[in-house]
Amino acid sequence: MTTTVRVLLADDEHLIRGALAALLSLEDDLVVVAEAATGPEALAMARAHAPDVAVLDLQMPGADGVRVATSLRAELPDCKVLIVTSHGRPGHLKRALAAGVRGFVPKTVSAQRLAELIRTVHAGNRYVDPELAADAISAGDSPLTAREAEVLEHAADGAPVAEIAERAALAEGTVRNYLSSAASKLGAENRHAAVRLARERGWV
Amino acid sequence: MTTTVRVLLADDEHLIRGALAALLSLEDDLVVVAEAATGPEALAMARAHAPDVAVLDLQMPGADGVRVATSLRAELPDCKVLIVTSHGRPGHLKRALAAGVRGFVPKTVSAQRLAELIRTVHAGNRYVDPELAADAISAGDSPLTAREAEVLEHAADGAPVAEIAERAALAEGTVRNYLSSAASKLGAENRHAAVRLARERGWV
DNA sequence: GGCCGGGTCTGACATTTGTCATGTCCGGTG
DNA sequence: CACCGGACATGACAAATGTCAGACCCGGCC
Repeated sequence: MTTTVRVLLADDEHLIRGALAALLSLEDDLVVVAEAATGPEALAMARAHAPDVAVLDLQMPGADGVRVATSLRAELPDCKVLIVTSHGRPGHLKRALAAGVRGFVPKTVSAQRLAELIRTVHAGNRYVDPELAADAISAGDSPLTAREAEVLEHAADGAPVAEIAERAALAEGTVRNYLSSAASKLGAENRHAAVRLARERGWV
Repeated sequence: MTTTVRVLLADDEHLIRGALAALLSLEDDLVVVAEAATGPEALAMARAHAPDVAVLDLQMPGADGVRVATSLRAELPDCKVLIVTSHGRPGHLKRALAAGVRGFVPKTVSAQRLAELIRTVHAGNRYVDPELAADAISAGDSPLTAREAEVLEHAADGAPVAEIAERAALAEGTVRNYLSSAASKLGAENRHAAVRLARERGWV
C-alpha cells in the first residue's frame, strides 16, 4: 500500500512553481496541498495545511528557505523539509542541515528525481546532493570569529569604515582590524574581495 | 486554422526545463523540439532544429541568453527569441532588445501566460513585461563612458588599483580618476558600492 | 595560583585610495 | 577658423584604509 504524501510548494517563480505542481501531480502518491511565493507565505500555508513535506526554494523574498525551515522545525516538527536551490553555496547547506532540513538538492535535478526525493524524506531519510556535499566539505568550516563575520556583513554593501563602526558600535580602528584579519584568513587582498569570497562559500 | 509553433527551450535548471516542456506540451499548438542546458548547447540545438521560437534563460553557463540571441539573430533571422529571467536587471532588458529579442519576461509569470507569449512573439509581435520596462525606463541609460565602465568591470572582484591599472594599461592615477567619476555619477560612496549599483542596474 | 592561548578592542603608523587641478585630443558649432 | 564641450589621461595632495604592537578579559591547563 502507498500512502499519500501531502506537499507544500514554495518558490517565488510562478513559472516553476506551477510547472512543478503539475508534474508532481502526475505522481499518484503525491498531492500538492498548498503553494507559496514568499517566505512568510510559506509559513502561513504550512500552518494552515500541515503538509507532510515542504519543498522550499532557498532564495525567496521575505525570508529564505533556511529561515522558514527553522520556524517549521519549531512549529511543525513532523513536517519534513526539502530545500531546492538554483546555485547552491556550501555554507547554506551547512546552515540548512543545522536547521533540521532533510534534503538539499540543486534545481538541475529532474522532476522525476525530485518526486523520488520527496518520498525519501517523507520516509524519514535524508538526502543531500553529492556534488553540493563535496563542495561543502572542501570549503570546510568558516575560519572567521563571530565579530569578524559580523563586521564583514556590515561591509558587504561597500560602506566606509566609519559607517560600519557606527552600526557595530565599535571604534574605527577595531573595525579595520577585524576586516584586515578576516581578509587575511580568507586569503583576500582587501575586505571587498573578502566579502566576495565569504559570500561564495556561504560564510556570511 | 492554428499553425504549430516549434519551440526550443534553454535553461540550465533541469527541474524547470523539464517541467516547462511538459506544461507547454499540453498546448495543442506548441511543440518543444529541442532542449538545452547551456548557451553553446542552445546555439547548437537551434542550428540543428531551426525552431520558430527560442525560449532562453538569461543566466546560463557558457554564454548568457542575450549573447545566444545575438548569434541566433545572425544565423537564424526567422527564429524569434523570448527571454525569461529570474531576477531581471534593467540593463539586461536594454541589451536584449538591442540584440533583437522579441519578448522579455520574469519567471514569475504563469505557464499559461508564457504559452500565450510564445504565440505572441511567433506572430511577429513584441512583448516586454511592464514592470521590467518601468524599471528600465526609470533606471535610464548608463551615464558611464566606455573607459569608466571598463575600469569598473576590472574593479568588480575587489582588485587593488595597481592590478586594474596593469590590466587596463593605464596609470594608477588615471584608474583612480575613472573609478572616482564613475562612483560619483552613480551616487556611490566608493568604487565598491559603485560596482554593486552598476551590477544591479545591469550597466556592467 | 600562575601560565598560556585566543577572542576582543584600541590607537599609531604606513600604505592605498579618492579628489582635484591641469593638459591633450578629438568632434561639433557658430 | 576659432571656440566649446566632453572623453581621455596624468600627477600631487588629502582622506580613507590596512597593518602593527599592545592591552584587556576569560577559560583551560599544568
